[in-house]
Amino acid sequence: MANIHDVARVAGVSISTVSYALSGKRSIAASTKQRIDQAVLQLDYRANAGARMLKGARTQILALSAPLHAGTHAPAHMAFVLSVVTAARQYDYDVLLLTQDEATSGLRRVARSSLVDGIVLLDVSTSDPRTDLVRELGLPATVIGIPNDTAGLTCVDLDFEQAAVLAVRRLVDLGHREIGLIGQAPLVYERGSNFPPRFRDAFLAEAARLGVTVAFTPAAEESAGVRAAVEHVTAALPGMTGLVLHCNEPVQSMVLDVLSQRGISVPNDLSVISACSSFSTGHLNPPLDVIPLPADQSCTRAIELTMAQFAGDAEPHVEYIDPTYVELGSTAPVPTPAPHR
Amino acid sequence: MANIHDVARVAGVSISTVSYALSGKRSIAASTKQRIDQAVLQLDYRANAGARMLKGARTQILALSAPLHAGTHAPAHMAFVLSVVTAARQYDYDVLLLTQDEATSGLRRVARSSLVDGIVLLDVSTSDPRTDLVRELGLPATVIGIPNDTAGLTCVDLDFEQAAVLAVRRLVDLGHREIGLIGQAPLVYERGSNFPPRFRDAFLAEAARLGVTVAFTPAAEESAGVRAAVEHVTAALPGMTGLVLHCNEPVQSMVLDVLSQRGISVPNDLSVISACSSFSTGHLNPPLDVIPLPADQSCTRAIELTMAQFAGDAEPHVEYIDPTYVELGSTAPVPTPAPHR
DNA sequence: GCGATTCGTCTAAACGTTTCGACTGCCTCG
DNA sequence: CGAGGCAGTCGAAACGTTTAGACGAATCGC
Repeated sequence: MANIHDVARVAGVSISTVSYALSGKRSIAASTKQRIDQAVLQLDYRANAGARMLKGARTQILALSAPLHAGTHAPAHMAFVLSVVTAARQYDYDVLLLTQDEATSGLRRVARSSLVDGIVLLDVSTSDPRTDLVRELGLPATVIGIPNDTAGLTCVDLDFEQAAVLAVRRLVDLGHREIGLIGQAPLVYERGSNFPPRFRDAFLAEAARLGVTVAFTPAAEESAGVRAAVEHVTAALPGMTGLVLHCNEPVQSMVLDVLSQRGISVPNDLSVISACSSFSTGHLNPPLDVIPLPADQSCTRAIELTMAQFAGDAEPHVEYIDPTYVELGSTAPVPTPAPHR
Repeated sequence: MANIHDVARVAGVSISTVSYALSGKRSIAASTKQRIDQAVLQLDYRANAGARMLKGARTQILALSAPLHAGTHAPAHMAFVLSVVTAARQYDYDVLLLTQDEATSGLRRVARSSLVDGIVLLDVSTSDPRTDLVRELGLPATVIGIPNDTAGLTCVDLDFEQAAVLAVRRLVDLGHREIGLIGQAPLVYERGSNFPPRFRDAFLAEAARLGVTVAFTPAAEESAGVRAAVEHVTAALPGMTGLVLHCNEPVQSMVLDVLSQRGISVPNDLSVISACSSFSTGHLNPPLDVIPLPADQSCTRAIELTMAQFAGDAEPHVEYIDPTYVELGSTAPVPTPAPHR
C-alpha cells in the first residue's frame, strides 16, 4: 500500500510538504500542490489510519452502542442506526457498532484503547449502566433518549411529554372527553425503557389537567394481546371517542384491524392518533394522524452535539426536539354532540 | 490515558517485557508476569489501538457493508448485522458499519487507509459493484449471498436451491400436484437481489422435474398487493392444494389473514410452507412449517471464512449451508384424494 | 540597500506499539 | 570444566503519520 513517502518521492518533495499540502495547514505553492495531488491520484494514496490515530490523537471513529432489546421494533431501531452512521459520515466519522452483550465492556474496551473519539448511546433505559460508564470514561458522548439521571450527560430526544400534550389537546379541541391510550408491550415498561413512561405520564397529566377521562393499557405484540388491549380500553371507557396509539407499527395495524372487525369506523365513530411512529402511517387503512418520531433529526442532532464536544464548546445538557402534528384524516369532531356530564 | 511505559514503570520492567507478557509471545517469569498483570489492572491499561494497528499491521476491525434496500425486511437485515458483530467479537474483531450511500467509496476508503483487515458484504445483488471492488482491493473478504460472478470471491449462503427442492418435495410427498408460490415484492426481483430468483428458478425446475403444476407470483408488501397475489395464484390454479411462501414475515401473516377470510383452512384445505424465514413462525396462526434462514449460521461461517483468509489457508470458494425442514403442522396430505389429470 | 516579513519547503521529533537481536545467568551434557 | 542451550529480560529499530522549528529566498517598507 502506498504511503506518504511514496507520494513525496513521486512528487519530488519531502513528506512534510505532502502532509501540509493534504491537510492545508500551511500554504503550499500551487504548482507543488498540483504535483502532489497528481501523485496521490496516481498511487491511490490514503493516509494510514493507524498512524493518523497514533499521532493525530483523533481516530475519526465513533462508537455506537445499539442494544436490540426484545420489544424494540427492529425497523425503527435500524432507522436510528443508519441515521447515526449517515450523520457521522457528514463529519468524516466512521461508526463502530457495539451490541447488547458487551454493552459496557465493549464501550470500555474501545474507549480505553483510544479506538474511538466519542460515543453515541441508543435506547437507554431509565437507569442504564452505560450512562455511568460514559460519565466515568469522560469521553465525548451523546445519549439518544433521556435516562432518569442526566447529570453530566448530553442527551437528545423527541419531546415525548410535549408529544403527549399535543395528542391530548388535539382530541380535546375536537370535543372528545373520553380517550383511550394503547401503549407499548408490558415488558417494555418493565424493562425501564425511557420514553414509554415519559409519554404515558405526560399524557395522563395533561388529560387530568383538562378534565378528560383516560383509560391506559399496554399492548403485547401478538394479536391476542392487541385484541385484549382494545377490549380493555373499550370496556373501561364505554363512551370512548378518541384513541391514541403509542406503540409500534405492527400493533397499530392490528388495532385498526380489530376496530374494523368490530364495525368501528375511523374517524366517524372513533378518532385515532398514532403517536411517535418512526415510519409513515400512509400505508395504514385509514392513514392515521401522526406525531412522527424523526430518527434522522435526533441522530443528526446527536452527532452535532458530539462534534461540539470535540470542539470543546459544549456543556452537558438535555435537548428536546419539538414534536409536530401531521393531519391525515383519522380524527374528527366528536360524533354525537351529546352533552357530557 | 495509561500507556505501556506507565505499566512498565509501575511493574519495574522494560516495555518490551510488558509487551511480551501481554502477548505471551515469549516466556516471562511467573513473578514478573504477576507484577505486570497487577499494574495493568491498577492502571486499567489497554494497548493503544492506533499504535497497535501501525506496528502490528492488524487492526482487528472488519468492515461490514450493509445496505438497506427498499423491500428488504428490516428485522431480518438487523439480524444479519447483529450476527456478524457477535461472530466477529468471538475473534476479537470489531465491526465498522458502512451503509448504502458510500457503498463502494466507503469500502475503498477504509480499505485503502488500512482501517480494516477484512470485509463482509451483505445483501449482494446478482451483479454488484461491491464484488468488483472487493476483487480489486485484494483484502480478505466474504460475501453473504451469491452474486452471478463468484470468481475470486469467498461466498456463503443458505442453499436456496436446495431449500426450494425441499419445499417442493415435501408437498409432492404429501400428494400435492398443484402448488402456488408467492414470492418477494416485484421490485426485489427487478433490483437484482440474489436469492429470490435462485429460489424461484430452482422451485420451478424441481416442480417441472416432478411433473407438478406451479403458479408463481411476486407479492407487493401492502395488503392490496398480498390480496392480489393470493387471487392470482388461486385463479391460475383452481385446484391448488399447496402453497409456498418465499416472502417476508408481514406478508406471510397477511397471506394467512386473506386465506382465513376466504374460509380456507390450513392445513385442511391448503398446505402452507414458509420458506427461508429469518424468524420463528410460531406466532403465526397457524404456525407454519418452515425452512429457516439462519442468519447466525451464515454470519458465523462468514466470519470463520474471513479469519481463515487472514491465516492464509483459504482459497476463494462458494459455500452453501444446508437447509432444514421444520414441521409445525401446516402441511397435510392432499385433502380430497380425487384423481388429478 | 537593509532589516523585517512572508512564503514554501525541509529536518527531525514525537505518538505507543511490536519484535528482532543481544545479553545475562544458570543448567545440562559430554 | 567448558561448550551449548535455554529462560528471562532489555535496548532499539521499525511502523506512517503530524507538526514545531528552522532555513533560504523572495518581497516589502522605509
